[in-house]
Amino acid sequence: MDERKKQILKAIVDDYVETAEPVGSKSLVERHQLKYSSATIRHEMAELEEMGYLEKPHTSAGRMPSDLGYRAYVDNMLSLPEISHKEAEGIRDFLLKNLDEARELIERAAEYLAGKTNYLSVALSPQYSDSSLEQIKIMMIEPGRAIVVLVLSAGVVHDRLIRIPAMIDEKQLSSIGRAVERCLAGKKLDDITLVTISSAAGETGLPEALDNQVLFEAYVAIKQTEKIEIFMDGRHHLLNQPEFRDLDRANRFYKAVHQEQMVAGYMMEMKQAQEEQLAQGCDWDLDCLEAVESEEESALSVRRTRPSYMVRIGQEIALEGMEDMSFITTTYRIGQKISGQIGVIGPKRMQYGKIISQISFVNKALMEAAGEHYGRQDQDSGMSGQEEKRTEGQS
Amino acid sequence: MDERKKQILKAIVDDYVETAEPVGSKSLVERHQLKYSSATIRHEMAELEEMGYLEKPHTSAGRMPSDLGYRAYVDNMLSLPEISHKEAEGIRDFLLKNLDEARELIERAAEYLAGKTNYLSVALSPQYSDSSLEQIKIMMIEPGRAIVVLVLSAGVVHDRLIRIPAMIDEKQLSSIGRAVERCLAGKKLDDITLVTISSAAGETGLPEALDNQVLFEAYVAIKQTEKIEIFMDGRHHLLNQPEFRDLDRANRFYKAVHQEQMVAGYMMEMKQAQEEQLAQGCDWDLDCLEAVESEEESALSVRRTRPSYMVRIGQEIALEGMEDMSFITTTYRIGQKISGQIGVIGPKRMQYGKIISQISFVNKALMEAAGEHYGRQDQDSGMSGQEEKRTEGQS
DNA sequence: TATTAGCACTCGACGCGCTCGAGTGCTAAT
DNA sequence: ATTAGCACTCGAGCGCGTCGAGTGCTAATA
Repeated sequence: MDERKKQILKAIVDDYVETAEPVGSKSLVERHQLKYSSATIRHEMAELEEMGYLEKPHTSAGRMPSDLGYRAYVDNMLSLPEISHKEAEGIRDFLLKNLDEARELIERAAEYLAGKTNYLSVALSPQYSDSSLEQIKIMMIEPGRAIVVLVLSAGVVHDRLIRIPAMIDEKQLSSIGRAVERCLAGKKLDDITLVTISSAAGETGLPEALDNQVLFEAYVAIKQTEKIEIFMDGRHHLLNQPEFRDLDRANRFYKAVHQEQMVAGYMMEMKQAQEEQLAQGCDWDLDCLEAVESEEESALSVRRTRPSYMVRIGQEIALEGMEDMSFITTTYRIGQKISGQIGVIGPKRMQYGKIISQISFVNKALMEAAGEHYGRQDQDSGMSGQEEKRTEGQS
Repeated sequence: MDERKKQILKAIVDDYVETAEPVGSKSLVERHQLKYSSATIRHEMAELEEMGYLEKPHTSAGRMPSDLGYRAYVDNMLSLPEISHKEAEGIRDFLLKNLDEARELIERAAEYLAGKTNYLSVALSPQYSDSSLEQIKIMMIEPGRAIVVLVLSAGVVHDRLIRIPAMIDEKQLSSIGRAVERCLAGKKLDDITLVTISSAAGETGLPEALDNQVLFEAYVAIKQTEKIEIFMDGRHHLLNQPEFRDLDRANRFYKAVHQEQMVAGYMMEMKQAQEEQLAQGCDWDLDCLEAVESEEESALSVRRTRPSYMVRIGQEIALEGMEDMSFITTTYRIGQKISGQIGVIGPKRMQYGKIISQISFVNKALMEAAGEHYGRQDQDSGMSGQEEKRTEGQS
């Protein structure tokens, strides 16, 4: 694809993104002060169409980008605007002000992203499978009930209420607790199984069946930690999109969005795909090989750093009902082992550059904030003393 | 309003609810085998319109119910269908199967309700302000961090991670913990203030400033407990409603729904209103005085039991963007002191009888399930032995 | 007096044909 | 290789007539 075609394709995408109307050769020349006549542009457009980058809704209409066109745009002609300093200030406050629980942090990141982009934001809670268990404490609440507190590497704390046999007393419980800790401490969550944990039985002098009941509950508590939550915000924004004038479409889409587990699964798949790409050390535009046949200008590609986001466009999204959308995600990390996903779903006709900038930015801010909140000294956190500011107002 | 008018109004509401089209005199006679001619019905309809129960979209169109019409329908001509036994079985399972945290219970109730009604369901987490603190434990996690575990009356457990001065050791911490418990145990959450709690300072031998820092965090943890969460499900169902053919309407509505705090606040207001009504011991149709002028047939009213649900119709809903909807809520209770709200938002053109039945039913099931889950022996719970069934499957 | 048959009238929905204009592709000239 | 010119396409928008389900009113009837 020669330079002029690129320029034209970019112009078409830009216009179409803005107006949501098929763009014609004449208006394109006008709006972009191209130094060719509309007839020439028409020629080029016809070729771009043949190559698969453009589509026409009907014979005498203007062109709009195809999935492949968007793909090429995203891979080759993206410009990522800088985020202003003012905004950078704002988000930090937004994320950390009056922050209570860790889960709220990711929730807020999603909220912020939805507000900024005016699209639907989606975030997955951190995935802990790779991190290891540092402490486990079991504490009696009253006969028959106890609370399990887990401390993971990177200082993340989880807990869960469990039922225990009523005849177990506080002493016995804490001795089970110590036994469990001894046998599991340092293990990766993934590696903890019912078998591993049951080797901690037999310390209380109680029948093993009772021990095992507690151990089982502790096990469930640990596994519970690996459960992934999904947060969404900004569903309502998409209703404003002209593509959703068509209510059937909107319906299908929102039904898809309602399948939260599906969406979460798909996001993890995207993460996976991203990691594989990274592992292969391949060129950053691997996933658009079809689009870029020419190797000669890869000089330009090489200069760019590998993007840390992942874009799925239209049909590329393997989720029923999302064929008309684009899905951009990025992976956030807390410490070495813990990671999650945050992203945005919007119409294919999306301001990719702006949105990707924002996602990347929110991602960065989220990671910093997590550092401060979960934070420990051994983390990268830039915390200045341990009294973090917290305003007094409570609801 | 005479019997015939009632019958006609009921018929019109029923038809309109079903078809979403203005209903005319002729089709009304046909569909309901009324023993009057369409001319007579037209007469009555004209009068009903004059009285404010009906509206016409334009001169030559059929009638549709006004807010007042719906109000009268709900207050005077509602029939609540029974819930089938099969369904009753299903919901219990749905609520309790693989249940992990308490918050998930209410979430599931909302989910179930949305699925059954095909409307938007809304639920508020339990409000604990009236319940009292039974235990409070502070447990060290690592230097600088601790976890506060609160046990409320009715056996509800909450906890929260806090930061503490790094120089406080385990012993000192638990002595602060005991002091706090001594000074707060049995107190109503509402009555606990920073002043109350700070009287527990000075037991560790540490400078009071350090004590106070921990106490403040404990205080925040307690207040945190009173925070109300809101759960919604089934937003997408409403897009299917013909009233949302009009995208502007849909937009305004979904924007309103997005203001979750507003919705939550309004639900609490509805709860308040309901309780006041109850307290006054007034007739159940107090809130529709305008609609019912005649006193003579109040015999019928008296025979009915006071409804435990609250219905707000159209303009009655004081939330910007919800003027075209109806909002039905009911209050669930856990133990004596703890209560929350669960309800449904749908179009005014709603199958009131069916929906109210379902809400009441889900409410009942939710209360039973809560009894079992939070449950204690001193509660009403019907638990048979303490091993509740829990399937092994974990994600 | 309450009910009804009859009738003129209203108004939105629908289908038809027309024009308009922004778009196209093709061809021939530069 | 580029462009001016031209015939063609097709959706959007508008006006118009028809159709039918609805109305209100009036006069006749039980």
